[in-house]
Amino acid sequence: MEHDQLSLTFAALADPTRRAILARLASGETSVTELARPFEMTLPGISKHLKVLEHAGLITRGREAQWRPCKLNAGPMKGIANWVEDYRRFYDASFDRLAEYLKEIQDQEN
Amino acid sequence: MEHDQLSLTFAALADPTRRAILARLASGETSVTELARPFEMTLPGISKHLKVLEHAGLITRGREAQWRPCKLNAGPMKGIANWVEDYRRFYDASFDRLAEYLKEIQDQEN
DNA sequence: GATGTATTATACCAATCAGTTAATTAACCA
DNA sequence: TGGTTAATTAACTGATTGGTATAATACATC
Repeated sequence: MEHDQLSLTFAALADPTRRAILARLASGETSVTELARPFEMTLPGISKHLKVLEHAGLITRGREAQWRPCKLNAGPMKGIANWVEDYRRFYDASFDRLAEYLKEIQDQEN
Repeated sequence: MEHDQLSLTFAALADPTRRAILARLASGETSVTELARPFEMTLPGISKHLKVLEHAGLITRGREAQWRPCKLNAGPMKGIANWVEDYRRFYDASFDRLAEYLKEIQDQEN
């Protein structure tokens, strides 16, 4: 896998377990064991996924007694959003009509 | 790598060479050799990247004499856009104000 | 048919990945 | 001190990745 931030983020998101973990964290930070509960996977397995997410900057980890609460950090997703936005005119059917509409408006103003 | 469409798409995009290929295809379909030109990589290497993109549904390939022109197919990117949109409130600082504004508008209309 | 050009297939390599089990660290509790 | 819980590290495995060199295929032209 490549090491630029965008590649790192895309790679981290290319796994349903990791995306599910992020979805869980969207409703608040929680412990590793708690995150592992829904999955049929050993704890070290989950721990590895968390390391990937952390390395991509998508989560941060604190420390509270013997727990290491994980917290969502969506910052890197902005890179994804920006990147994909550049292709919107190719995947969004209604984009052309919107562009037309905006052009109309602008023409009216001039 | 996993095999659901979203994972397939994320994985295909997690490589700068493949993203550069897509960027090139955004300005029109072209041949494999032409796509390979900017990269310090052998043709079979590029061919493999194209196979990944094709398998993810991000490009389609035609046939014209001895050329196999590649064409961007941004459809799967919509899945990415939709997915990341769910996290917008976490990465977009202005999102809250926008939501507020939209709510205001709606309240006025009722 | 022979030659040149565009592309893919095959076979191989080193590196990484996703998962496991077993051992270890760290903190709390009694 | 010893025991329990939380989490990571270490060591291993099989599968996949990203790249290469070389060979094969497909078509166009001479």
